[in-house]
Amino acid sequence: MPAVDSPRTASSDAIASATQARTGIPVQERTADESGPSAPSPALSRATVTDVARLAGVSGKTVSRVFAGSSSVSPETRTRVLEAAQRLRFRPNSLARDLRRGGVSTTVAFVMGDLSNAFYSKVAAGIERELAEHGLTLVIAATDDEAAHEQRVVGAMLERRVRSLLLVPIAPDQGYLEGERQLGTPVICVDRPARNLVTDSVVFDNAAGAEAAVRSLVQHGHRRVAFVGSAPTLYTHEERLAGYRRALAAAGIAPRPEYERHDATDATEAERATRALLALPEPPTALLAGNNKASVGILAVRQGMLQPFAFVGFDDFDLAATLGVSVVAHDPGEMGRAAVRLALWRQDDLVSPPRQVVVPTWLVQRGSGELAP
Amino acid sequence: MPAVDSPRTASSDAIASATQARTGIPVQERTADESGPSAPSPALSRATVTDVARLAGVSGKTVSRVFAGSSSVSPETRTRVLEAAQRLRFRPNSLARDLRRGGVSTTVAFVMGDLSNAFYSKVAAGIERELAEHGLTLVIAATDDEAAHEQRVVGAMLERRVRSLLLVPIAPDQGYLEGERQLGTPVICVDRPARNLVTDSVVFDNAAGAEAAVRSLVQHGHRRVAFVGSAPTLYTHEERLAGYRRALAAAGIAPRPEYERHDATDATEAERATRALLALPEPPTALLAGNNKASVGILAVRQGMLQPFAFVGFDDFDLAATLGVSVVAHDPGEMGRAAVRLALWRQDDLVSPPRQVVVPTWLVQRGSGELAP
DNA sequence: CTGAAAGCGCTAACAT
DNA sequence: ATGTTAGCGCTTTCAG
Repeated sequence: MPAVDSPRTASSDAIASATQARTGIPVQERTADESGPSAPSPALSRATVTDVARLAGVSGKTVSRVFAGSSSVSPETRTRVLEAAQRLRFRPNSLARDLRRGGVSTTVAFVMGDLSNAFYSKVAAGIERELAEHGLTLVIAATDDEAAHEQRVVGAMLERRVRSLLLVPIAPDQGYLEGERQLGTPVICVDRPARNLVTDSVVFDNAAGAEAAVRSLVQHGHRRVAFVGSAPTLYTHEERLAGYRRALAAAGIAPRPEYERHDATDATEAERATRALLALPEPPTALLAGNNKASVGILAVRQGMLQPFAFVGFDDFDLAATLGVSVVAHDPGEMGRAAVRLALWRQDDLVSPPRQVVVPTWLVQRGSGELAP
Repeated sequence: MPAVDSPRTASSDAIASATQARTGIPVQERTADESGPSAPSPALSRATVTDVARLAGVSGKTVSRVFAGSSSVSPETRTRVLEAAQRLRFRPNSLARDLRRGGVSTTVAFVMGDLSNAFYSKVAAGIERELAEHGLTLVIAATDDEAAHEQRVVGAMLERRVRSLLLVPIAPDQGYLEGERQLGTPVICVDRPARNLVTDSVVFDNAAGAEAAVRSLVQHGHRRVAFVGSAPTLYTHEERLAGYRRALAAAGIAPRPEYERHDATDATEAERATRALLALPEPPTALLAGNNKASVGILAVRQGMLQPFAFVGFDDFDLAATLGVSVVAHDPGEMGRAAVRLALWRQDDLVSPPRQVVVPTWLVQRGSGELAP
């Protein structure tokens, strides 16, 4: 059904062609005909503290003091140094500073699956903000949610001597990080706890969210409630499933294994799982999505139905309000901020027992969410 | 309409309370009762090349060679070094390496508005992937789309001696970066060109996308087509508007200023703008969204209508296919990758004139997009 | 308040 | 194939 119409004609070049190969679409390039100052000039060299010191007629240490904001510099000297620095376009080299200061940089690493996943990028946004408030910089690396990539990617971050490591664990075992902890690099696990490693972590209250959703559905008269989730071994899935079961048990409803789907790993699979549920002899009258991808798949099915089933999503999304979909909401950005706070705290207390911060989830009820059965 | 139901009870602590203050929701914390190896032990010290060299009975330089993958090391020596390194849990310090190698790190900075914006995070995802393929690391900083923040944030990145700077410009003037270019740090502007600075850039073919969309609407019989865009001074908005006008002109349709909205800065404003358009004496029969936030606002209006208007969005979104919405699509990840390729190329050619890579946009037509008027 | 010397951890440039 | 020397740019002693 979707038709593609390419609005442009081609042109060529190594960089553009790479894009073209990837997208299958002609890429053009505009070369500046003539724009003000012409060709860039070759590289000069960067000024160092010594250069500034020489020009200002002081010692290197004094320049250092000025840029460190030390108070023990006379106002005149400070002015002179700053002028010299400006003239030379001096910019302190934080690599050198960090090295001298003991080999720990002012960066914090966040290692997660893939930034194109909205959940991870929202967590990253929270991390970035909280770090910025503390004068720290975020470095990001992706594992592509591949267990086999984790150790290498994490290793690269540790070589950068990051001040702490915020990790969404994906490998079956994080024991390889034990040494780092001992060396004083805080490791904070995000969204799910580590395995074989004693660490602090930040997780959502997944079970409570699922429980609240199911409780609400039951209160609206539903007795046949299904759960559409992803990989059964995934921590979040387990927790949400546990909450779902707990709510049913509390309502005196017997569990039905055929109502629990663990195969909705993406929207397409979720759609398939949903159709399978609806094709059961006794189909569910209400569905709980185990994650946001499942929501998309479920909605794809529900959109076309005359008599739509009740549905609660997990993880809020842009059009949920417009479509009147109830969801278990949470705040990924807050999870990121909490992770940073935990890291900063741990920095100064290497001996306290591990902590797990649980970030709340809550039910957002909307118009057509819990339709009566 | 939305009701909030907090599934959890409280507990307290500095870190958790911060979350609580922010979310207004009680946060709990689980302290590990007893989990395997108990309290973390105090920090030891990190092994250096010298330590490894001593244990392996070689010189520091040899250790360095082994870790640099140099071929001029005998297999036996290499093994001995690697064993010693493993025993000491040695991890090369890339701060020191980068410093020694000339003060340029193996990181690339991406400075954009805000990672919680899906567009930016998708660009970031593309950047991260392309960098990873070249053994480079991504450092990210946000300007919050505040012009006043740009220079400070960029400055912090430059102090890190990033190998190049990928920037979504927001300040009215990037002239302050002229010095960096001369010093050999590639500056690549992303999504919009710089002002007062000669640099390479990557942009979308915004005008062509808008033009194709309007052309399609016109072909479906629409003569009254409106444009719902955001800030009039924004480069992308200008380009898209230009394409919209061009398509109308090509069809011999006179422009109507009242059909051009420049105030849809977010979904709510877009909704308002849409309602205003529909309330005109001669309302448009088709709408083109200028960006993804506008799409959300427009859809909110259209969802409730019996006789929906035709609508083409700008920027594809998760539920577009499900909802049958036509869109001008583009690939933000590809934009990120192109930016990295441009940066790497510029690295080795500081003298070529600036280049602008134009990444394609294309029209994706879906079921209910261009309804007849 | 300021400076001289030493060195963070690593790797170019020479040796050998 | 391996070692020695020196020094990247900065900041920490420790003096003045």
